[in-house]
Amino acid sequence: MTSRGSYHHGDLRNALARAAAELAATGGPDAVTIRGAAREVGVTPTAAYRHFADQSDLLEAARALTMDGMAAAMGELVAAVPADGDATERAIARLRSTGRGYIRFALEEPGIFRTCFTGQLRFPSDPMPEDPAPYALLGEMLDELVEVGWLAPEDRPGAEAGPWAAVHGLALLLVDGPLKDLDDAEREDAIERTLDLTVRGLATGPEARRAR
Amino acid sequence: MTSRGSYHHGDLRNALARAAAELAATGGPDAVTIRGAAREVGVTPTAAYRHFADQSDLLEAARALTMDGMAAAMGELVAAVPADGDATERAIARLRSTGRGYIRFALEEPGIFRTCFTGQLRFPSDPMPEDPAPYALLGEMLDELVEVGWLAPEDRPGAEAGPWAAVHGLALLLVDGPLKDLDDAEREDAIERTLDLTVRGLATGPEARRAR
DNA sequence: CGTGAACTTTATGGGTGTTAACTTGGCAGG
DNA sequence: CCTGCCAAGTTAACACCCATAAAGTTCACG
Repeated sequence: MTSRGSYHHGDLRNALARAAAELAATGGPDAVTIRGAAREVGVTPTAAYRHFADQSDLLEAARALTMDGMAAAMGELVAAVPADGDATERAIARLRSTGRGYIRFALEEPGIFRTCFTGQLRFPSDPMPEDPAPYALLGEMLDELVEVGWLAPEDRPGAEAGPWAAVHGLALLLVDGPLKDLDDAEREDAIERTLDLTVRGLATGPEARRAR
Repeated sequence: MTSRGSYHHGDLRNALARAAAELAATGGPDAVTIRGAAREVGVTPTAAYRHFADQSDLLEAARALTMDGMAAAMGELVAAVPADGDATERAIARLRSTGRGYIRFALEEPGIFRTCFTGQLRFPSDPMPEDPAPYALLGEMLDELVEVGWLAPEDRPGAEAGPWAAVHGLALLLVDGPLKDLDDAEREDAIERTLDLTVRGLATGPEARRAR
């Protein structure tokens, strides 16, 4: 495999998928085209059809790759959260850091971010993308919040929606939307305040009542 | 003006803008093309260049129109909130209704919604779209929350970001994103829980402390 | 009745997905 | 070691789509 230079590429499928992911990173999902990926790899457009049924198939592959990249980048950010201090504070800090990582990633890699989350998938109902890794990460954070008594256990099921929405929404407002032109200070302020709101919004447990 | 049928259309600019808005409604911003709008109006593509500098100019016009439509639709929804009961409860109900209206509109008119908010505007830094009407509406709701003592006055400045982000984010997750395939019950649940989180997240005032 | 704005035709030059038919060359089996 | 098969590539072409410019035509109005 990977026998570059030869007539038979040997790993074309992966090479095309990686190229597609790069295109997505710089130009968003719309930039993911069969011809573009083929061009990047230095191969004929039609060659791609040996490995992908059609353009949406290629997009799907690119999405999978970019999703992995995003999950990895976020994982690092969350792992970097200091593990000292009071358990409740730490759990909260970890949740905040998860959200911050999500938003920061969106700002640094808007193309990847859009590719991951603005599906706009075509008519054929495609298989629900199992569990986006960031989503799973959020779930863990919420579990921790239940353990330390910040979030009430009975509120745990389905608790992902709110925090996810808040962080996701702010990311998009900042990247693509009306909040795009904020300066650094304003942006940081918006982020921290949104995280404030999120943490406070999750405060339904006994420990939260006590802290108040 | 408006002399239809004649060689000189008389109101081409508006006609094209309306057509562009329709295209945006059904196909999102990507569907807004000079040729498409011209076709719709029954006129030659080049005619459009008498009224719009280029395609992005047309898009801008479409965005303005769709934005107006969105604001109007949301205004109705908010105005329909019952005005009875306790002041605090009413203020909260109005805030929730604003958010619900925003999300509902996004679900009913995804094309318009995307056109309004997923800028992805081109390189030339275009003039910041003053104040999107829904944003202004949110501001009023927050003012009311301060008046009734739910939101602390010192937290009022810049308080828009959080609620807007939450509602905006959920709308996008439901319309375009991974939450697209939820069934009705799940969707409603996600909406209400996100609104719960938002309201609780804003509870920094004296009245909120009392209610707890 | 002439002028000029509003519209037309015509054309250039680019992009895309996708199919059909041909070529190359690695590898398995005689 | 040769040979032939077939997967993995190729060239070529079809059929769309788009933005935009140059030059000609129409007609409303002063």
